[in-house]
Amino acid sequence: MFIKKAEKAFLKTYDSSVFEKLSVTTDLLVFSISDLKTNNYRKLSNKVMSVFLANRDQFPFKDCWSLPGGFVSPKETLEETAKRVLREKIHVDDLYLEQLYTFGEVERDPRMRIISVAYMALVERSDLPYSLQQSDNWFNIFREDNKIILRNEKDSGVEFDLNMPSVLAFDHQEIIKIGLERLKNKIEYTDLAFHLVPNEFTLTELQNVYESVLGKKLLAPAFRRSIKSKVIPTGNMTSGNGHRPSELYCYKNNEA
Amino acid sequence: MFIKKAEKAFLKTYDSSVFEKLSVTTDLLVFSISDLKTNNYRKLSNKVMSVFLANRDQFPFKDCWSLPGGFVSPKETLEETAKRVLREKIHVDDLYLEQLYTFGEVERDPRMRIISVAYMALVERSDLPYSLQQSDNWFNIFREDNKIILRNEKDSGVEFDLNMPSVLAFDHQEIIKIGLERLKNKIEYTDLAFHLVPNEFTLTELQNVYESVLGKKLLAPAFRRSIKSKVIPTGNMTSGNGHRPSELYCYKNNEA
DNA sequence: ACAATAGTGTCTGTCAGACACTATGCC
DNA sequence: GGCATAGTGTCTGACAGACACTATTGT
Repeated sequence: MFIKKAEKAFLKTYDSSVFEKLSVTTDLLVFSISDLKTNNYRKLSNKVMSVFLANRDQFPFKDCWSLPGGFVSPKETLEETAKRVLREKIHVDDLYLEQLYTFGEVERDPRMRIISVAYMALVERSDLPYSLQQSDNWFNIFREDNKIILRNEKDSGVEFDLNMPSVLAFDHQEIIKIGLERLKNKIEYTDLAFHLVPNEFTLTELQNVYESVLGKKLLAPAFRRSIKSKVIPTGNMTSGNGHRPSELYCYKNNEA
Repeated sequence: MFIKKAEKAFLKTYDSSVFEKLSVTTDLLVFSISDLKTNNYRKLSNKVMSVFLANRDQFPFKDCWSLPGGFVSPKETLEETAKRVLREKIHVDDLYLEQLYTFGEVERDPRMRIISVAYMALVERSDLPYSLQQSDNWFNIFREDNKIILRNEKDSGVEFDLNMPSVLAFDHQEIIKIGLERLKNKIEYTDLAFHLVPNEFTLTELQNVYESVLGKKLLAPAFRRSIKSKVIPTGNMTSGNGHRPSELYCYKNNEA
């Protein structure tokens, strides 16, 4: 107990400025799935991954697209900051959220030294307020060869090749690349895909989500076999699609 | 170009203290494999994972065991800080190093708000200076049931159950747990195990490393099949072990 | 009728788990 | 000799890739 007392005394007089402090921010990588409508009444819509970007209205990188983010305040955990940014900028609560990686290059921000802790969030589009579903902040993600192309969902003229240097603000294109990789890896051995579909979904929709995250086609019988243990049939059917109806399933949470 | 000029002007007058800054540290989780000698001359030594802990000589948590760490200085990247800590505290350079996770609970340090970016490093024991091979900083890691026990290699009386609250300084036992999980996952789909063995090793040694990381026994034929493509036989053999000699292999880097 | 998707059956090759077996050096 | 390990052969069952096939709707 002598130690405890001495420690208290130590803490009382501790000068927290011995080591220089740094600015810390949280950047948010919000992914969702977009429906790309087709003009053939029979065809299903294509599903594409998309990421939410904010157009910066102030320096630095004014008018550039960037990930939404915010400074970590001294009284907030990192995750609280991430959730606050989601609330303030995307007006949404209770998303799937995971810490992605921490970026600490010395010159990554021209203003000053800033450490950024990146978080990745997944949303089902229809869970968002209507204005955000329709906003021009969503960029569809296309992969051709080794390229990664971001194309604005509302204005297909606004397009970025993530392999080109500095098309987004700060090191945010690097963060997006790392997030895509993380998602690609984790979707195979976790149930993370279910955060990207509505409560009820067809197995083909779910398969399309896997395909757009993995960037490759899957075979339906194999996919159905592998996913069977994770879903429950609801008995409800789709209709009005110009082809055979399909059954709707929901996620079977194996924890419960 | 007008923007560029305006941005320069903005940066010149930017006040970096608008948002309150925080202290940032890097903590290092250094894992290696220990040989537990047996008293039977025929038997091979058991291999156990171990972690390097430092005994704190100052407040807070004076006399507690903790992960080695250091403050991130404004001119250093996070990885540079991690490498500096390795040099200063473990006197070693050029280890396998990867960022693990960033810890940002508000009260994790009693002095003040500190964000800690944890890095995980892997060492082969014989690559260390002799004094560090023999130091009393290594704790062997034993898993029984769901317990995780750390036992000091030099003094088996010093033992901690990581599931008990606050047996190590700060949130360092949480960091160790997360690191063990990461290692367990990554050893299956990466070549990370080779950082824990000498340049030349027998397949049984390698298998023991996998077993102690995974915490379970493997079948030799299956292990050999799965590892075959990653190693090259050197032609050298072990001897003097009281049983059949075994061939030494080295890592086959598939990049080159 | 037919386009498009839903959904199932089944063959095949690969590969991990399992176990048996042989080989070898040191006391 | 016999202990302890090294190293291989092979059977089996699970399962992914592949493909063929049937079923069902809206126009």
